Amino acid sequence: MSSQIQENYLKCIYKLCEKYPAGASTNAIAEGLETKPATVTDMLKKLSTQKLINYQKYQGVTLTPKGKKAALSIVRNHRLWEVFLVDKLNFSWNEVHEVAEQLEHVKSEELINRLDLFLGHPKFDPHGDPIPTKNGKMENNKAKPLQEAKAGEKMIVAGVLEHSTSFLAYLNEVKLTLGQKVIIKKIIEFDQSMQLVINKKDVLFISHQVAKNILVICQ
Amino acid sequence: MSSQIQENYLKCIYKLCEKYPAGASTNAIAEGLETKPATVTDMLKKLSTQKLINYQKYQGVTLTPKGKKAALSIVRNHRLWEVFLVDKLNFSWNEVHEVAEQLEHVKSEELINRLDLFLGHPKFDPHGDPIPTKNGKMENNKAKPLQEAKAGEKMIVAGVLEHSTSFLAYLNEVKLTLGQKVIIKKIIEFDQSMQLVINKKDVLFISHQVAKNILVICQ
DNA sequence: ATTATTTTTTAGATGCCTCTAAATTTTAAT
DNA sequence: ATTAAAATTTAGAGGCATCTAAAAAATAAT
Repeated sequence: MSSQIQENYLKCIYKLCEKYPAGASTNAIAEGLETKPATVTDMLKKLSTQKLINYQKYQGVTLTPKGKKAALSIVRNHRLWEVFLVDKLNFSWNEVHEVAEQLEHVKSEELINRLDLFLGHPKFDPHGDPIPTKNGKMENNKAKPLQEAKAGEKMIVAGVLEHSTSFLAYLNEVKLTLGQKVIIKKIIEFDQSMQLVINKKDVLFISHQVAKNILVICQ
Repeated sequence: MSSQIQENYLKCIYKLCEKYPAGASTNAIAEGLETKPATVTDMLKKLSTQKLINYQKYQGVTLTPKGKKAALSIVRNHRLWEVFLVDKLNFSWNEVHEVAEQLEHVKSEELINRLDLFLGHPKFDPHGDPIPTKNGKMENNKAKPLQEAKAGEKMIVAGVLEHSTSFLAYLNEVKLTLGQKVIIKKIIEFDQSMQLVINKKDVLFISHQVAKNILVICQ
């Protein structure tokens, strides 16, 4: 098994490769982990010996299937813990990252599967990032605020950015609940308010303020 | 801040000092942490420099106030996480130790205080061990199975050893809930069944099987 | 009181992750 | 195509926690 530190390297490389599929550079990894390039080089050699990364001197690195699996597992842990912290412990979504950075390294498959069940198998974390499944599958789009959708688009509610009880109660009332299918019918230019269609028939008007705080993914 | 490893030393020393107040021996610590005495000696020096323990060569060690505070904090974390694992994630109480050993080292006061609130400020963990408060105060008796109480004693329900839903439903029905005050009126010698008084008036009969699975502390 | 046994400590070494400083390779600029 | 700049790697060392083997101190046994 990899150490916590190695796991952080894998996670960092994973994220860099999402952005730059050609591979992660030594400097970029060093910056991401707040360490020195020389340190990174040393670690890349170790990860390479363990067949977790594809590494050739002076070339960027990519993850092997084994490394990707490990990285996705950490990402899954991280995002599930974030959901726990926000949904159950009432942290606000911008406070949770640091704590989740620690929790993600707790090693127990049973734990994470039970946590997943306890949380109701969420598909997105509080920042709108998709949560990989046990088998490493993941929605490939980050959820975005509803305000960024365009007229005519069909979306699914995936999360919220505001967690006050009054806001959540409102969403519940108007049936904008997790998984709800929504069609953007019209966007009023004047105040950016939106006219939605829910369940293919019900029409709903929401303010820009509300749209900003709902996360959606493409249907 | 202390590392995870140092925290484990402090926790181990704390537990040994509970048993043997004179101090923990190098060998006992080594056994508790599954390491070698020589390794322990090295670490004792470091902990001593940090004023976490009272250490003199060849003498047993005890915790300084600072060390005790740190140890109690870890114990608090550990036991709260155990409650979480059992109460919320439905682990059985004998499966949780290993996972809690990892979770206890996550550093965030905010996290542990919110967890405590989420769990309803439990006073005992699933094994019946008392949970220290934020300020390091703790019930000084381990909760014991109700079967071990004697006729005439006044006790308070502190936990259970059996977590099946049928058992918990039964306890709920007969009002043997957490914090319930109970007087042991009579113990039937033949089958060890018990006659209890609840709320100073209601009389309740419970089997030995039930009494074995309820944890109580002295009132 | 000596000797034998057990406990504890020191000495010296290893693995992991980190660093700085210097050397090497790649990339960009002229 | 050379040179300058940037990125990357090597070399050598340090901190932390660990180990084995050997020495020293404390405890128990005669």
